[in-house]
Amino acid sequence: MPELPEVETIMSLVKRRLTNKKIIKTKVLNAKLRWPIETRKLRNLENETIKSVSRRGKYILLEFEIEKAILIIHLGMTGVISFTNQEEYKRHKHDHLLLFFDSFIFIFNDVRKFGSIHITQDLSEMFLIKNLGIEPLSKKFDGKYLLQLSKNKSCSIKEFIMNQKIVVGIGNIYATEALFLSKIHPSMQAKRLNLSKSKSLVSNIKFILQKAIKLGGTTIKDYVNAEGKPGYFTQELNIYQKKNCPIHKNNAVRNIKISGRSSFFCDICQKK
DNA sequence: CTGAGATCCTGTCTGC
DNA sequence: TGCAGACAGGATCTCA
Repeated sequence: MPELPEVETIMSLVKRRLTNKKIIKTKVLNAKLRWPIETRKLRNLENETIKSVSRRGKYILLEFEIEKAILIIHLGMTGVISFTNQEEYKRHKHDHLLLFFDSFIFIFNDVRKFGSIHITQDLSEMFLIKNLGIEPLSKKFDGKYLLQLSKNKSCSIKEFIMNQKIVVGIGNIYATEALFLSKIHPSMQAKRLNLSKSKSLVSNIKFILQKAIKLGGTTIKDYVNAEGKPGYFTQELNIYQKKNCPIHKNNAVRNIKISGRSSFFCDICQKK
């Protein structure tokens, strides 16, 4: 479900709730996620205080006051974080993890189990984190950077910008939208980028992500943030799941599969 | 090394 | 209504 703007939105809410809070108790209801939850490591975090909450790519990071303890949360496609009062908690199907705090409970729910929870001591060596590419909203992410890495890449430009080792946080929706704004065909080979296209793509990615963060992300089906609220970037979508191109209003939006993912584009606007 | 395709899992929607 | 099949904001793994 969640790409960078959704994870950023959720992270901000989690940060507000959990910073400087002490975990009283942990409870794993179902350890079977994309990777199994390491229940024993998790238990070591009981009676420990969360020092800071941040985001790296699509991962939410909770750092603790104790030396080098970091809880990593990935939401996969359908991960949802929510909070409830202790008395009001009613177990829902697919609740996997509960963190008990003084006056509330943190709940991690994930229908499809593509999400995961990890506890690590060394973030820079953690296998899911260490090979991640740069943040798209950082200064380092510019036209030159993207062009440089795209040389010799015969995969499609869409797969390229969704590759978390190149740049993090971009998933199917925002890749689709950014390519539309940049007038680039999603199945164009990455190596066919030139500097002006690369600059345009980078600036559109930044523009879309920033705007989507302001609007709390995009809700297609069931995304809600940690307060149960949807995202409002949905109404800003130009091409994702649309019938017709917003510019060439009589032209039907094409939908092709690129590495198994729906890829929407206008064949007049977007050329290889 | 690359790239294509399968795979993890559940729920919902479409078409026969 | 029933049921098969497609599809969904992700990402890794296997195999050629």
